[in-house]
Amino acid sequence: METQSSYKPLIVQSDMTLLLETNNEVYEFARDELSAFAEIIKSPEYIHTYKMTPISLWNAASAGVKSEDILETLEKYSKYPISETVIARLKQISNRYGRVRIIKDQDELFLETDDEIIMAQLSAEKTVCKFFIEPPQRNIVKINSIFRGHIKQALINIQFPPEDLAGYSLGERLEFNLNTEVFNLRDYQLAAVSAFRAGGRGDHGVVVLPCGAGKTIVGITVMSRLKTATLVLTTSITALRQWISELKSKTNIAPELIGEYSSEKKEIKPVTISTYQIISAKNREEEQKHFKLFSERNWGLIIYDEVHTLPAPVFRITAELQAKRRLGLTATLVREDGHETDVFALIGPKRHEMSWKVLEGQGWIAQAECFEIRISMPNGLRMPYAIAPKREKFRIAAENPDKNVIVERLIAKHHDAHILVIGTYLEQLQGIAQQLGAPLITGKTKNREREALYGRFKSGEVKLLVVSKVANFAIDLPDANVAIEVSGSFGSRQEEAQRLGRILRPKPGENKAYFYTIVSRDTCEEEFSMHRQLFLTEQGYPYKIIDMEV
DNA sequence: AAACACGGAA
DNA sequence: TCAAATCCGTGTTT
Repeated sequence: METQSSYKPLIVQSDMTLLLETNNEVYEFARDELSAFAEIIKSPEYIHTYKMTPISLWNAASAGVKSEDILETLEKYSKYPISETVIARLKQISNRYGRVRIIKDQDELFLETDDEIIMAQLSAEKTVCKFFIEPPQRNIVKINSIFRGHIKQALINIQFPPEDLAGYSLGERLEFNLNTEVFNLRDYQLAAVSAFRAGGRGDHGVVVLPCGAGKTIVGITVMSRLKTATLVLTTSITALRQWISELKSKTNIAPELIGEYSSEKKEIKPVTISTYQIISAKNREEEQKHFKLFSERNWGLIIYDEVHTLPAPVFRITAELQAKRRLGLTATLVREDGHETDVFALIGPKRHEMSWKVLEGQGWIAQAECFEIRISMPNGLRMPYAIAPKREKFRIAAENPDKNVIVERLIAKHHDAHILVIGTYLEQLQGIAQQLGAPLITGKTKNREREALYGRFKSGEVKLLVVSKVANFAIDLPDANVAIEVSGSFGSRQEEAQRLGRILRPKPGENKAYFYTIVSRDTCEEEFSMHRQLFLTEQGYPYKIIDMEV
């Protein structure tokens, strides 16, 4: 006999992991509610694993989600009673957020707690109390404003994430307006802007939006609300140019007030766009040279584009820029290097997140179906694969020549579509391009030729394009509705996000997109496919595995 | 000046 | 771990 509770999809374990059954009526609701305070760790077919981490719980806390709310959600979906350990840990971690606050009084910074005992605890921590200027008075202590970022990192390390209420330097005034006649702000973009402002407690933090959902628009709208000199940091020249062109078309800022600080130009204007690379100085000399970018103007806002890719040197600079408003934009908060706590400490908490699935439902991005196609290794390659050293195995599996046959089949199936074939290994891609009679774009392809090919693809003259890793970065890569991945690399979730984003822009007519990835069965490629699957599940995409024979 | 080629970095 | 791509700076050619 089944009891009522067996219909519930969730198991809450005492190590703070959550096991969620996908074959359940309320799975989707549970997934959406869990994502507010837990991170997904694993996502095979039937049971997905989430974890409540300090960062995920503090992000929730900063958004006003209380531990009682979380507990209520867990109880609603959990098969079994929640253990006392979990309840205690949940409360302990979640309630830590904001117990310590950074406040400002007449240009002096203070660390304030509501409890003398906490203050005593902080005073005993060397990593924290070294930033105290004076001995603490009951529950308040003066701190050095230069170390505002460093003290936040130190506090987070001892599990006391502070709420930063010290405010910001106003920054130089920049009068301008949005050209509202050229575009409409979508509801979720407006929601993101409001959440970032967070009624005076905000103006620092991260907005998570999928590729193609208009992150730039959110940034520009925040700028228009604050009307202050702004520095935008981007990952690539292409992104930099994109920002400039969006600023020119969507605002009435005079073009001569918009500057580019890159290898080519060294302009510093009231709105300046730069790259992370140029400020990630390698030596003292260069550091001095580019430091004027930060000191020459009184910036009121710094925007970090693709905040999940911030290189370490930028964290260092950001730690010293805590008196500036900071907006981080990203499609995924996950970092491969585990620097999430630095993002939390130095940029700020997650203020707004919109899942791909929801945007898809509203028609802002295309509906996507994802397939993983598994094929065998050809007999002739089994032995070489088996005896190859570990490092070569991946390449042998990735370059499985039988993949080409599958590519041809898929192309035949989608004969009217705009198709991108994406891969990592140049030799393999050359082979495929030749076999299909399709043009190939790699890093070596001259910019002119690239643009010409993109143009012909956009116009529909060319319907099939083979591309290497250039696809990960190029923003000007044209729209396609079918993508076939023949070799991924190292299972980076970010990379997957970029690639999928390529094909997710809304399409006229059917508004559907297909993403295929071809994997050699029983090889190390399968491991990497787990990562990919994880990412797609995180975003709410169904992922179908298909076994095929050549 | 702009366009390109090359080596280093991460 | 892997491969391949990027950007930056410098130097050379158009």
